[in-house]
Amino acid sequence: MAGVSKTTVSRITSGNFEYVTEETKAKVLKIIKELDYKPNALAQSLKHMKTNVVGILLSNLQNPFWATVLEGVEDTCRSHGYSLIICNSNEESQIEADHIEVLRTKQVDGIIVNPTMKNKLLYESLVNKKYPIVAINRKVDGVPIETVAVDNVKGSMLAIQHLLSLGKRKIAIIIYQPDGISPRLERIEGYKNELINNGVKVDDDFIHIVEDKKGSAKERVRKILLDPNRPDAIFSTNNMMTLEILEEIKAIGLKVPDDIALVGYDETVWSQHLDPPLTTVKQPAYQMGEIATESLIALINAKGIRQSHTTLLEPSLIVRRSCGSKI
Amino acid sequence: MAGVSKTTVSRITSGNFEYVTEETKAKVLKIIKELDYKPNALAQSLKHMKTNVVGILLSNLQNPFWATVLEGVEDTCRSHGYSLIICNSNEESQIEADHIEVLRTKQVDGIIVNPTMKNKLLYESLVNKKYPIVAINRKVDGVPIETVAVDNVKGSMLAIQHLLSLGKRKIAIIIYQPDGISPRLERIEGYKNELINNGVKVDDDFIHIVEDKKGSAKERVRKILLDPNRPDAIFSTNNMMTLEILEEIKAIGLKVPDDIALVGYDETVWSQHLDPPLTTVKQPAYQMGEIATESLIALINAKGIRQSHTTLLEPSLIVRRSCGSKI
DNA sequence: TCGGTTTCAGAAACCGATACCAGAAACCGA
DNA sequence: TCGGTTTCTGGTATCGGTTTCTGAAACCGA
Repeated sequence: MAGVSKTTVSRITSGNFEYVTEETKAKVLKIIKELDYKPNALAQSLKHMKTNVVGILLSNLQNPFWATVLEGVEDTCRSHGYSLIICNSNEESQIEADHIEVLRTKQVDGIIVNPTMKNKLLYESLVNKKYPIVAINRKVDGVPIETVAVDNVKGSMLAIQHLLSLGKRKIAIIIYQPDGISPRLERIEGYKNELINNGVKVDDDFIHIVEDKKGSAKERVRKILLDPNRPDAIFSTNNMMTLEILEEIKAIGLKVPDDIALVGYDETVWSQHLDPPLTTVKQPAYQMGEIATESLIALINAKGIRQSHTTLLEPSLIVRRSCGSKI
Repeated sequence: MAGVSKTTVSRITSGNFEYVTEETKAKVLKIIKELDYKPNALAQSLKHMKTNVVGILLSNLQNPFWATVLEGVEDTCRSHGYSLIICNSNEESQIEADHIEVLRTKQVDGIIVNPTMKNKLLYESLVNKKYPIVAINRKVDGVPIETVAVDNVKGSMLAIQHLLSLGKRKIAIIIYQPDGISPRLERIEGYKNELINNGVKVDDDFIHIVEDKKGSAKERVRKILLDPNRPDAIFSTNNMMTLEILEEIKAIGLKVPDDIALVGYDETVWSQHLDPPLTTVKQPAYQMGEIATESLIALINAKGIRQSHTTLLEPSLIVRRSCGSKI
């Protein structure tokens, strides 16, 4: 159209003005503007073997914890010029594997994954192939994969410590089936640790493992509350679970914190407005997203060759009235 | 590697076994498996002029309303074999325009956008170029763009009707600056409509337009509550805003609903657990995501040539105790 | 046995860019 | 004026696939 070769156009669009006359440059730029011409990123990516796209695999967008993580990831991607493909595994390993395959054929430069833990061989083979991949939130035992997670033993201990300090001794924990998922295992570990550290006997009847699906916590908490040996505190290890528990406590006609104390895991903007305002373990979600993305990009730039490393972030406790604290 | 041409391999990977011996096929499939070979989607897309990727532009991932919309979009994309690139405009027009440009150069097959409304010319030019694009949640006046939205006049009227039925007459509305954004304009319209329909005079002092940023509603609500002519009900037109309002009402020491009634816009899983349980206008968020995606894919399949159409979904009212209803 | 059809497989063009190399024109010093 | 360098531009291969075309071999009926 401008009567020049595509080589010349390429030199101009790529900002490499080396050896191009001002005159030709102006002529071509004018036509570029007229046509609203944009280079095809697909062709560029094919040539450069780089897409500037990363993928993220999450399990639950509804949980504000993940929405916040995602925001950290998105912001960091943007500031580094990456686009983000988001995939929802719904905690199902087959969907996770499918998504990873699609992302790889789409040649994304790297993947951040909240692993379901049921595809360990897959994660391992990716790491071995020097494919940039970062695990977020969950540690994958035995696989040398770059990881960004929060110290869940610590988080759990903070919650239990708080309950103990308020005189609670019959502390129940409700948690989804661990299934090898590190945060869940660690939260149970922290729960036991802190009880033992304080000379309180761990009573297995107070450890409630429920199915990881909507409504299962609600059902279980009903039994817990109607049991003659009712606990004086419940440690709820998940955001969404906490709502079910609250609902059931109210349905039965009990009061938090007078009849039973409650600590939740994951701070949200709603926590302070619940009835009663909820004491929670807060995790640095946005920061986790940021760090995971930075790690991934570093891994991409290192072409996957980099000593794998685990970053462990610190949780904190937000004290409100749901445990009976006078603050 | 298999000693055959790439043509033959292509025939096999694309499932077009026409005129390929069982023998060669088996040989090639074996090697494909050994190498864990996956065709490069970039090259396929370049050839086919189709990426099977769509982009979505949102303004706020933290708001569960959008998280739910996103889930509807993601699920629908997945079931149609599309991947989803997510972009956050943060309600800024320049970022929105930048994202749209990147998405286009990345050759995404179509875009779903919650438009900031400050790039009308851009939306229009895309529609004119037959580029598949769907507006979600907000109507773009004067641009023939495919749109999926909720009836906000109706939503507003439901809320006000409820307050009126409970005897409230001094009803304040707090809303972010409309700036030409249809849901905001419509919510004000619905507010006025319903008051007028019921013979209640519209008092402009009760219409509170605040800046669209964190904390602005909080500041304003303080003034409202301390005013001698304090309203007996507040209609909060945004999820996040509602939390600020609740916080400030409590800070001042007033009670909901005894001292003042409150209706919120957008139902969330938290609404029923707030103190008090919140009456809200519920929007079919997931469905909106689904429909928008279906529309976009239809548009893609029609190569952008299709009569633009607006789908209007129905909101509903979830009655709880925050307005004094005895239910 | 021969011509025609069918079956199989590869060569080449193409998608839209970039990179490398080659060649022409301008420039410059001897 | 001439050879050598510098400046500018284009041709061609390439990324990794798909598609179209072409040709060889096998098959088949007369």
